[in-house]
Amino acid sequence: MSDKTAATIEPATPDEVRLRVAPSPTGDPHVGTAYMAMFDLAFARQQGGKFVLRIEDTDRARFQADSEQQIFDTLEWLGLTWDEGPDKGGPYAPYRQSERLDTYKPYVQKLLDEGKAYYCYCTSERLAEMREFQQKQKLPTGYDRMCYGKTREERSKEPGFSDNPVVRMFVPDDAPLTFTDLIRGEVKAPRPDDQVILKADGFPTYHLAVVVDDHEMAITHVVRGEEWISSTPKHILLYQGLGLEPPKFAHMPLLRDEKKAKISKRKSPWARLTWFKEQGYLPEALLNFLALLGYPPVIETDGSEREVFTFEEFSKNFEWSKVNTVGPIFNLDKLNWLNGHYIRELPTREFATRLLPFLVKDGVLSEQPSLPELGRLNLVAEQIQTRINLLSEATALVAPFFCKDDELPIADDARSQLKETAPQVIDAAIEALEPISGSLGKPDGSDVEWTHERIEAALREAIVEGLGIKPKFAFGPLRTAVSGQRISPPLFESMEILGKHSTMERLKALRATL
RNA sequence: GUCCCCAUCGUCUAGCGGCCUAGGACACUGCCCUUUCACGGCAGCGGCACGGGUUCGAAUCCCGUUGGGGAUACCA
Repeated sequence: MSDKTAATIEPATPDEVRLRVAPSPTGDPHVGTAYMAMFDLAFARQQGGKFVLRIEDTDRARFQADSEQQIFDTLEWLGLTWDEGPDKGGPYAPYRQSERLDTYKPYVQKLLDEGKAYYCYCTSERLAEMREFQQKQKLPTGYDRMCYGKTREERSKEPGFSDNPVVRMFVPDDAPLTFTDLIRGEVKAPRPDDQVILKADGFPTYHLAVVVDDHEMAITHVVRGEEWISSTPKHILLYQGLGLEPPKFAHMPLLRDEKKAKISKRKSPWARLTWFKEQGYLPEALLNFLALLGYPPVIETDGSEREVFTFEEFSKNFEWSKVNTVGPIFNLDKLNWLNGHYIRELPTREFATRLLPFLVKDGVLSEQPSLPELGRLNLVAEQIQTRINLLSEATALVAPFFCKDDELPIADDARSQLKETAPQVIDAAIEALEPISGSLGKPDGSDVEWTHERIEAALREAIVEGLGIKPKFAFGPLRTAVSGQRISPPLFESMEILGKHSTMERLKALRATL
């Protein structure tokens, strides 16, 4: 491909829809990248086309080596899998711009030869001064074409000369300033100035690289953020200058923070894709939430709306014209609710499995939990499934079940809420539970006495009815003793899971401190 | 400064000239359920930025104002 000359470049004639996401490896992957990728993929899948991942690493100053791997990991985590990319290869390899440097040369040469681009020797200092002057004079900013039509020799006699030229595109007076957007319809865009297309370091700028690569990779639909609207005329001009057919454009609204500004990694932690994984968000919940930002809910046949839907459903009915043009504010409340919703929908075993990495990280379980530990985790998981919105919230609720009885911490707020009847209540509980056998029963599971039903019945009889204490105060002290916390999973089920021995130990332990 | 994009409850949105005294979801408030916390159920709060047109009729179409955002780089 790199030996192709500009003269032989043919307009792409794709027989399938091809979309790409083209992030820059400049740090933690941005949530906007996932947002774009999701819409790309939805449309590509619907049309039976291809989804391509391309790495735009032409900015050598901001390049970060580990960023590319993070892009792979996070997109994969979200299930936004690509058909072609740097790691997978494909018919249009290579998929890193830094590896395509030779590709751009003939294109630049063609533009230069045809007078559609020219060398510019201006120093950045001169350009800065020029821009400042233009702003002060209330003029539109843009390159003043000082170098246009001059030879190196001629230009070198003027001030602000640099020996290391860049290449600028020449924007004719009749450059088209409108284009059709898949989402917005006819869009007007600003008149471009003579943009740099080849930098002094020999790397193309984004504007040249994106046009050349999208063409060479036969991209049919360019989906990108609204921030690119103002650059689109430059790109269209480049396509025209090169004699290429431009792709279709879809400019997505920008995700915004609570201050309505474009969401940035600097100001919002959740601009970082890895943050969601760390916090215990489910990828399916994040995807659903992202889809809801700027796209209507599913409309059922009876006309009602449904906001919870799968990526497949989203993809199946996707239409560009339905994408909202308003930049949505990224509001965590709804995502948290959605995440809780997805957690509750999970089969309990699956839920427990997803909990595992968080419990290991928080030191509740070891890297290699035993079979009994995993069995207990399943039982506990069932009890906490409606009680958390984030996987990371499980630790506090699960920890007491994997704690040695004599090491159970009693939280201050749990202890301080104990009433003066607490010793009496605990004594009664110990007495009522003692006769219930802690035996595991027969191998088939029958004849087990230590069940939450039996436990509840015995405790109610002894404390609520026997001592005439209201349930709220009757069970509070027991909860504190068993979990060490003011808030816990259901008490009787917790006792059942802990078993008789642990339950009794914990009751006695707290009683001893009163 | 210049140019471009956008404008329905606090937030995400439905609405594409009459079905709107504007519907849903999240959040918030209250009630019910209840051994705590949740889940679940019920109810409530809350919006068409403003001003002109067009029209028999405007949240919906047009213009202006205001407001917000973005672009103005040898960053993407």
